[in-house]
Amino acid sequence: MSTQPQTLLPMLRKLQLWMDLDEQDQRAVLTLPHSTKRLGAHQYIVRDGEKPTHSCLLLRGFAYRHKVTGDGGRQIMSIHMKGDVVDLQNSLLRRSDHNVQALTNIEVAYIPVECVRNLAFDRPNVGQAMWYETLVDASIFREWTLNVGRRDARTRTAHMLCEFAMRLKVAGLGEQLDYELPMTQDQLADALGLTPVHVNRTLKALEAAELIERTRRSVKIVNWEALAAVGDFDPNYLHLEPELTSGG
Amino acid sequence: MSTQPQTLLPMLRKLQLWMDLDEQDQRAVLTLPHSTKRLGAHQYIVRDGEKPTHSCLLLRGFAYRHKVTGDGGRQIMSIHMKGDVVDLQNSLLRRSDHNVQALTNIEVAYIPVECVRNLAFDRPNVGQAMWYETLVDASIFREWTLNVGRRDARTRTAHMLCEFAMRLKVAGLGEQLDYELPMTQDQLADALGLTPVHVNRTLKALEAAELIERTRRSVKIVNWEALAAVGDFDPNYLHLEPELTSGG
DNA sequence: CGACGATTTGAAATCAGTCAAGAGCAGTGG
DNA sequence: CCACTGCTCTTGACTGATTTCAAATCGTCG
Repeated sequence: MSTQPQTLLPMLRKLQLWMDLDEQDQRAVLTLPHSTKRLGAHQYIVRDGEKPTHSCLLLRGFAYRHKVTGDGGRQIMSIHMKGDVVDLQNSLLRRSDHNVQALTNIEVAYIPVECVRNLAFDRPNVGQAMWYETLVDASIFREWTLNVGRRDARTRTAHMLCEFAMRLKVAGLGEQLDYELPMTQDQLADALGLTPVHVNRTLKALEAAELIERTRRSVKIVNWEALAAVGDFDPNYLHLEPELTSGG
Repeated sequence: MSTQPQTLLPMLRKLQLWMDLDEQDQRAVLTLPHSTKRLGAHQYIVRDGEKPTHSCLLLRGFAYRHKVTGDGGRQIMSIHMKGDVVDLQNSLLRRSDHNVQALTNIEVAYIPVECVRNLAFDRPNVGQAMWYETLVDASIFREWTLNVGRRDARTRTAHMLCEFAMRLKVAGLGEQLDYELPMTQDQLADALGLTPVHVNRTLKALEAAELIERTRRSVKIVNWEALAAVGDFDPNYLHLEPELTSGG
């Protein structure tokens, strides 16, 4: 357990997206006890059914949440990047109800659940920021449900490419319009509720329509306006405008 | 604004599913200022884009959350019943990102957002119960995403019938195996990400397989085990086992 | 009875899935 | 430097689940 103040900076940054935090609040976040660890791609951070003992802050790389059906179908529910506390969703529950897995090589900080919980209630502004964060996560889940339930393959795929672009930019990773896509087409398919084959064809179609260009693992959005239109993308659900002021 | 102590009892009951609350906590919940109102079916409780000023407790009847795509497709994200605070999800956000609408005639209690927020931080056990509730909501969203993204029409439909059965029982509304389904097939279709026509055929198929019987608006589950198997239904995601003890 | 909304049914169309094989790329080891 | 291996991506032909369109029936309520 270390208390190196700079390690948890990405978490503070993320929380401050939602809420102004005063110096004491900031210190309280940064001095949370934690230990860091590196994990390889595909390793599990949280397993469905396990009891969570730590919350897990993503410091580097990408991770994803998913659930699996009885016959082995996998649905990816969200992608996470630097600064996301990937199991604020799970860690207050007695049993985790889904998996979180490393998408790339990652570095994480484990924080004991108790400390997170205590921080939330000792420092209401921090607590509110964390609550806010879980609400934004839930909002993104809802958008994905809409995406998977009511949009066709082309729209769905374009929508997801737009979301990545915007979230990468907010997290300070790469340009909005030209980015490394950390997922294989298999994983993209599981996020979109499609088959890998169809994802491939759909990406090609978007490319043929001159909305994107791509190489093996990178995407360049050639025409943002058009892609957002095709993808029925309205970023409101990401709740990115500054919202709350300290003191509520 | 009244403070009639019995009105908010369904909310207290629901919160106590998640967390033991002492007498002071209970009193604090029950004495929240509020006003009650009746709404007819189809009326809006919350509209996408509006600023929420009140949280809204459902006292009687059913409501549903939904989002709409640019071309008019509607996806229902969840169904709510007595005791649910239907926009704990929205009310801390600056702008609501989805709609909540009455499914049947309903009765609601409006509670000023500020009072909910203050209660959460003045009484950490209550706050934790409310947080827990939003996490369970999020868990249900994830299961729905899995349902819509990775299960076929038959499985999907059976799954939803099982979920309703179990949640109605927990809310103290009707029997687990024989209940009034408050939704039209159109609404069911929007919840399942299917067309009404296909929902109709799928229900008929489940009936032909002797898993359910149904009349105009009621469902009787003839063979729970079999329906749960067909529906790939595992209730863990509802987090219904008692979980937390006061003092956490 | 008449009207309206919800349910049911059939036939045809289509989007996405399945199956199967080949090509491209990256890493490994000889 | 090249052959080998494994994984991802790509492509084609075929299949099938679900949608679409359209019309008929049923129920309820005034």
